[in-house]
Amino acid sequence: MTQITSEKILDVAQTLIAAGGYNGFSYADISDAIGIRKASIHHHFPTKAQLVSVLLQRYAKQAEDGLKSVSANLPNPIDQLQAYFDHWRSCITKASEPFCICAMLASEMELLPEDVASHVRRHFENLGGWLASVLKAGSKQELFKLGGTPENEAQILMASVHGAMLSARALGKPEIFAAIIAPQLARLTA
Amino acid sequence: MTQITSEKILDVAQTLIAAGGYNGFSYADISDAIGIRKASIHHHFPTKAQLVSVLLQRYAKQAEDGLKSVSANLPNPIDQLQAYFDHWRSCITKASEPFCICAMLASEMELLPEDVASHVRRHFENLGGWLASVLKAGSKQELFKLGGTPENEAQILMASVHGAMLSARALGKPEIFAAIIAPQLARLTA
DNA sequence: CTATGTCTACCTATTAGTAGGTAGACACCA
DNA sequence: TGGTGTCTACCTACTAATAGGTAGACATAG
Repeated sequence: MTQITSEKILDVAQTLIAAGGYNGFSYADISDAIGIRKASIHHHFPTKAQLVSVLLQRYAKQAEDGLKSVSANLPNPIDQLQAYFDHWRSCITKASEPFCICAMLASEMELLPEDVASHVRRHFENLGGWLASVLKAGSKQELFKLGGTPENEAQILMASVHGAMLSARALGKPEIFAAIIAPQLARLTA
Repeated sequence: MTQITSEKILDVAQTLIAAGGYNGFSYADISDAIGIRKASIHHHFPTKAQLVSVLLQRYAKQAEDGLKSVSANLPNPIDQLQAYFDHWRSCITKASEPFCICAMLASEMELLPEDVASHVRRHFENLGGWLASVLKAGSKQELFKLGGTPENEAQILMASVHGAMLSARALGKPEIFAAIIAPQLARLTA
């Protein structure tokens, strides 16, 4: 509990967005969650759009750091993909963060403030880029047998991950995430 | 314009949900779209939960009819899958219905009224069941080479479709839907 | 003294939903 | 044929609650 208030606000906002998206939470929800008045939240983040925008900057940095450390610590592209999948499998089965907030926001794309939307778009581009680079490296080492271009295979993997999150949530079965994702890696390494 | 009002309301609601989900539209939005007072919408659908619930019943019936007619008119399981994919590719590229409303609602699952949520869950079950039955039939005819059980492959296909919708929307590139989906069918028929 | 953070108290717009009434179509009965 | 009741569809006008956001007072720490 030594955490500073603005970070607590962002943490709560992230949880709330993962649960219900941009239009699914309010300043009052954050207020209730951390025991601070609505007005105090506005002191830290004047508008909702700014709050979410800052949250997405933090999220992008965390994602970048995470993917970088995966690339750095695991030399094998197979292990790199596995680590990425495992991250989400763990988040989902432990219900700690059952959904990627950028995937949540992507579904609301048409209603989002412009700069929130552009952060979301950038996240999809960055993640797609990282996956493509991992696939390309693994393909060069003949660890992967790609059906198409690395970029196209990356898009397929990313879509599978997001779709698997959705199915797990819709069916109320966290384990379905792994059931959908595991065969993807198996297919690439076959 | 010979359409009756309650159908018009449902049509507009479907479009609005496809755009922004359950919490992304209001009675006022519908009111604006069809030129009728808010109170008149309440006359047809007393509550928002009921409105969406009725919409999902209609949606389920349409989906069932659609899939049944696919099964009836196309004897070949490959063509059946292709027809399903083509349906969404066409909806997305023409921007006529750029997202499955059940996929939209699934992302908001945690905030939905109970009976709306159960309709959504049922849709995922039904669609998964249909895909599994198509895969099973095709597998028996040796048209498909399945990596796992028909049920598991069905889940993978469904997740790919939903994830592909999301990517197309997030990146603002409708054509990415087909780029993700086409290889799925290719893979199964290889 | 000033910067930072929190508070109370407010604002305006919008939310879902309600109360009560009107105009017209239809049926049935005298 | 005309009158009465009922139904559907819509309306104006309202409510309580919630949305995002603001103004200004107060406390406290450097």
